[in-house]
This record gives sequence, structure tokens and C-alpha cells, in this order.
Amino acid sequence: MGENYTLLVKLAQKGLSNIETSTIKLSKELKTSQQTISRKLVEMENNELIKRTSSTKGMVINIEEKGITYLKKNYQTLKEIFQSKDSIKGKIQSGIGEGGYYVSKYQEQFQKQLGFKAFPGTLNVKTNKEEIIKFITTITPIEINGFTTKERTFGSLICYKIKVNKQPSAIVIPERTRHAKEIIEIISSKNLRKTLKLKDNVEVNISK
Amino acid sequence: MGENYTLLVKLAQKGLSNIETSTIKLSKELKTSQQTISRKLVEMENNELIKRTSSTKGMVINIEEKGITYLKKNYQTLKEIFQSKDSIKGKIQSGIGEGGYYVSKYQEQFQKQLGFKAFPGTLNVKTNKEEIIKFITTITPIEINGFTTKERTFGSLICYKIKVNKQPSAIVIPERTRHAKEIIEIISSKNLRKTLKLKDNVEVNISK
DNA sequence: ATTACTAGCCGTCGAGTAC
DNA sequence: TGTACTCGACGGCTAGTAA
Repeated sequence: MGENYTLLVKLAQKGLSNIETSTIKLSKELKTSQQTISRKLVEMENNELIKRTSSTKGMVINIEEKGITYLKKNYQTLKEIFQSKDSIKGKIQSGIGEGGYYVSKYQEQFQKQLGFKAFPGTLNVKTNKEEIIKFITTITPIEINGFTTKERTFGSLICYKIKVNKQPSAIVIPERTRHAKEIIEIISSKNLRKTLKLKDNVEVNISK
Repeated sequence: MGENYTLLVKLAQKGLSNIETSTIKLSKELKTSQQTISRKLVEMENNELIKRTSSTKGMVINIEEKGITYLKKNYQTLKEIFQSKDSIKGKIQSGIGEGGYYVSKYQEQFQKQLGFKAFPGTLNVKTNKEEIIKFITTITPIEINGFTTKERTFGSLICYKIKVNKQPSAIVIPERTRHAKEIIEIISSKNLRKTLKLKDNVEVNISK
């Protein structure tokens, strides 16, 4: 089938039927030549992935059954890869986390975006890396903007609203990290360690 | 980046970390040569999509941050393409549908798989083609097997459990069609036309 | 403006093979 | 068994251009 997947996705993003576009527009969007787009669209039409009416003024494209099925199959595959349980287990790690000081610097934004001011200390929880990646992928990330003071720069954070043993909390990941580590840092309005009576190595339940 | 997407997805299907495999196995699965897999894996490692430890006994692959982010981005894109509202509108079409006779032939399976015996007549509803495709994609399809009698063959059906104005029903699509048309056929335990007091061109709400 | 052909360049593929 | 190199062949890419 050649490499028509990227083009098919690009088209689908514009709609599934009656897409008005041109080979030149598409070539710019996909950073390739007008000729390549033209050739690929002809191919895709021969493969019955799409149907077109093209003129010297541009073209109108419809994604056909076969094309939609192909995209759907891909969607399902990725869905399965990232699908996770609704909750995962983790073990409390020692230390209150060095995060306490940093947490205090983002309070206004936490209040605004997460709906609570955070207790100045993070709960460190050890999880299974694969599980935490999948778990997090299905949650909408909340971005906390970075800022600069006279002294130094505080980077952006990505937060995921979760519950720790049913207590509303949030996983906090520095944006430069970009991805969850095995050990995650959790904040909450309460002192989770006290409220939930947690000790090192105790297992907790992290849910959506 | 070349065409490494397919290979990355194949790897991800095996897991995100500590994937034990070999270039030969992968080449068979992806119907390409061992050499191509080897070259692509080297490329992907250079691009920091994966990390590997390879020996003469095979290899262990870990998908790295960049690779996971790349897959996630793709997943989100497809998700947006197929994401739909939880309900769509449709307009009642004239005619009871020729489906009445056929419906009666599948009753046992309807009872078993859908949980009801169907009123022998289908409700034809005109919808927006694009919306119905997206709506249906998020519902788990239920397959009704085809069968052959002395006289003729009855093909397989794909059903999607839905509600029409809150009344439990199912969209029925002959499998050979494979995809929703603009006009869909709906069955229910009740005579929907009577129960819901529907007339031609009246708008109905189709929900999950 | 467009689409899509032809021609020639260039990159990707895989057989052969070393380790 | 393995991985991964070299290198010839083949196919995809884009410049030029017709319509």
C-alpha cells in the first residue's frame, strides 16, 4: 500500500467526507512535493481508500469505507496499547520529597487549575513504569505554567488529577521530564501521609 | 524519520519495555526482510525512539520516551477523528423497511446477544453520514452469525446497542455492507413507531 | 490557479555474507 | 541459531512541464 497512512490521517483530520483541498496545500502541510501528493492520491483512489473529483481549481475528497476501516483498525490498535485499568497500585517511598518548597511556588495555579491549594510536600509513590504510562495516557493533562523570579526559574508542570485511596490528588511531573518515571510525585490539599495514615512501603490505590 | 511507524506500533503491541524478540521474528510478522528490520531498528535507536541490547541470541527492546510520545500523539489524533458526541439526531424515514421478514429469521440470536426479540420491522432513520460513522466507532459491535436454510442464505449482521428516545434498541448493518449508510435500520423489542408515536420526518435522538 | 504526466536522480530494499 | 555490514537493483521522489 506504500506509505499513504500519514496522508490518510491528514485527510481524516479535515473530515471524512467532502474535503475541499488541493495537492499544493497538502504538500505544504506534509512537507513533501505537490507531485508526490498527486501520485499518492491517485494510488489511494486505485486502492479504493478514497474517492475524488478533481479539477483545475482543486479537489473534493471523500474517504471511503476501506479508508475508514483502515483508520479505525489503527485506532483500535493504539487504544489497546494505551488502554489501562481504571486504577493502579503503588508503594509509598520514604521521604516527604524535596518537592515541598517548589509546591509552594505554584499555589495560585494549583488552586485555579486543580481546585485546591497543595499541602507543601509531595508523596512519592513507586509504581510499575509501564502501568503508570498507560494509566496517565488516558487522563487529560493539566498544564501549570512556569515562571521566573529574581532568583531563579521555575519550570512548567504537567498535572493529572487522580485519587489516592479515594482522596482527590494530582500527579505532578516537571514538563522537561515529559514522561512519568517509575517513582511519581503526588500532591493533595491534605497531608496524605497523615490523613491516610501511610507508612513507607504501604500499598496505595491510585484511581481516576 | 523514514517509515518506522509500523514497526514501532508492532513493538508497542508486545509491550513498552523489555520486549524480547529478534529481527527475524519481526521481519516475518511485518512481511519484510531481516535486513530491513535491522536497519530500521538501528535508525530508531539513533532517533532515540527505542533502546536496545542486542546479542547473537536476539534482542531486548525498550521503547523510550520519544517513541511513546510519538505513539501517544498518533493515538490522540485518531481519537479526535473518531470522537463523537454521546448522541446524534436522525429523521424518521417512510416505510416500515423491508427488513421485517429478515428480522424474524435472526430472533434466537437477537434474544441471546441483544437481550430481546425484535419486533418484526425496522425503523429507518436518516442521519448525517459522518456523525453516524463516528458515533458507531465508539460502540462495541455485536456480531450476529449468518446461516443457510434450504431456500437461501442469510448473511451475518453487525449490531450496535443504542437507545432511540431512551428506548433500548439496536442499529443493524448487514456485514457485507461493513459500514453505516446515511439511512440506518433500527430494531427493538417494541414497535418503535407506535410506542414512541413517531411519524415520518420526525426527529429522534439516538444515544448510547 | 490547478492536476498529473515524464524523466532522471536518489534512497530504500534485500541477497550475500562476516562475525 | 543471532545481528548488521556491503552493494546492486528497483522503486519512490521531485523538477519540469502540458493541459
